[in-house]
Amino acid sequence: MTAISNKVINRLTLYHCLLKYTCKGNSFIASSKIADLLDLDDSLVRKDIALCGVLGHKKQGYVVAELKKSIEQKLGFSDRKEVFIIGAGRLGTALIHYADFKDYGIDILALFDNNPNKIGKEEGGKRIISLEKLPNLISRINIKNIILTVPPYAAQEVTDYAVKYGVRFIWNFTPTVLKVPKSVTVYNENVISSFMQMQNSKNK
Amino acid sequence: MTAISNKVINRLTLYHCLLKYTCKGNSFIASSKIADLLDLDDSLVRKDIALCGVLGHKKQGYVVAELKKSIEQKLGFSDRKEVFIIGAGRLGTALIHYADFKDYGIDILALFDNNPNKIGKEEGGKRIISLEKLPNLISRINIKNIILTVPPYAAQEVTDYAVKYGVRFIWNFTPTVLKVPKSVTVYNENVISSFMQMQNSKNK
DNA sequence: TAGATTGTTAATCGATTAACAATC
DNA sequence: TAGATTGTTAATCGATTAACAATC
Repeated sequence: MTAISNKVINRLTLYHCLLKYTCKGNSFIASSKIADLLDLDDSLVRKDIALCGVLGHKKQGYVVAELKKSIEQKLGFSDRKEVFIIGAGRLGTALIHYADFKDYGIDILALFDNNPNKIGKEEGGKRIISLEKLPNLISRINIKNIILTVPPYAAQEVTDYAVKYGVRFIWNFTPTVLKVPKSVTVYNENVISSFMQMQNSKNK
Repeated sequence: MTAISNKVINRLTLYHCLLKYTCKGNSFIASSKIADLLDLDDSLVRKDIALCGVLGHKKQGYVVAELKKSIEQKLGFSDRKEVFIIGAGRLGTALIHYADFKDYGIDILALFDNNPNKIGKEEGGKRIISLEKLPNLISRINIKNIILTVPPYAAQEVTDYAVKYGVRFIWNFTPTVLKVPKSVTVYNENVISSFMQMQNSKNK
C-alpha cells in the first residue's frame, strides 16, 4: 500500500461523505458528478479513485457501494484508533457526543479534566477522569492519540506530560503552537485559519 | 494587495498564534525559530513574511510586535465579519462561546434552531432564534456568512434557504457535501479528514 | 452508431527547498 | 572580525489539468 498525500486523504474523505449522504440513492456515479459537487477537475477525481484500486465502467462510472468500501479500506476507517480527550469543556464534550467517530474507527475512551465538579461524572457514556491520572493511564493503556481541548494557557503543560508518557499524535484544538519532539505529530485544528481561508475564496 | 493562497493563510495564522501565545515574551524572532516550531523550511517562513511587507533585521530576526500586527492587517483580522450560526446543538454552542472569534473580527450575531425548548433562550449572550425567521433575517441584515452545525439530514435544506436569501459563504461542520451554485463558497470542516491526515504522518 | 465515460500520459502550474550574496 | 540572519533567485519537487485513445 503506497503512501498518499494529505490532500488525497482530504478529497477521499469528502468523496466518502458524498457517497454516504448526498448520493446515497444512486448505484453508479461518474467522476464528473463528484468533480462537479466538489468543484474539482474530473481527471483528478479519477486519479484519486485509481489510488483506491477501484475500476470504473465505461459510460456508467463507478459502483457507489464498491467505491465507498474501497475508500474505507484505503483510509483505514475500520482500524481501531484509541483516543483520550483532554479538556471536558464545551468543545471536548461536543466531540465526545459526535456519534460518527466510531464509524471511522475512532474510539474515545475517556475525557480528562481538573475541575472537581466534573470529575467522576459522565459525558456521552464516557467517564470524566482527573488530569492527575492521565500519565498513568496513557502508559498503561498505551494511548498514542490525544485530542487537546484545554484552555490555551494549559496546552503546553498537558502536552509535555502526554508526550513524556508516550503519546505520539496530538490533535490540537487550542490556538497555541505546541513544542514537541520531532517524533511527535501535532495536527493543528485552527478554526481562525479555516474561516480566513473560506473568506479568501472571494476571488470566485 | 496581492491575493495569497490558502496555504499561506494557514501558515500566517499559525505564525500569529505562535507570536501571541508561544513566544509572547520575546521582542525578536528569527525565521529559523518559527520554522523549527512549525516544522517548516526557514526560507519558506521568510517568503511568507515578505508577503506581509515586513522587513527583518540581520542577525536579530523580526520584531515580534511588528510582525504580529502585519499578519493581522494582511489577513484582515480587524475587518468585521458578521455571521449566523445555524444549529444550536453542542457544537454550535461551543463555537458561540469561543471568545477568540471577536479578536479576529468574526462577529456571531445569533444562533438558529428549530427546537422550541431552545428558541428564545440565550447562549454566550446571543439569542437562539427560530429557524423560520432565518430567511427574513439573512436578507434584512444582509448576512453573507453562516456556520452550519445542524444534523446531516437537515444540512441541504438549510443551505438551500440560506443561499436563496443571499448567503455567500458556508462554513460546513456537517459531514455532508452540499450542493450550491458556483457563486457560493463552501468550506468543509471535516473532522474525520483531519484525524486521518494526522494519522498519515506515521511516516515520520 | 454516436455519445459518454474511463484510465493514463504528457504538459502545465504552483509551491517548496536549496543556495548564497549582503550585511549587521 | 566571525557568525548569524535576512532577502531573493534559481532549482526542484509535487500536484493539477489537458488531452485523448479505448471502449461500452
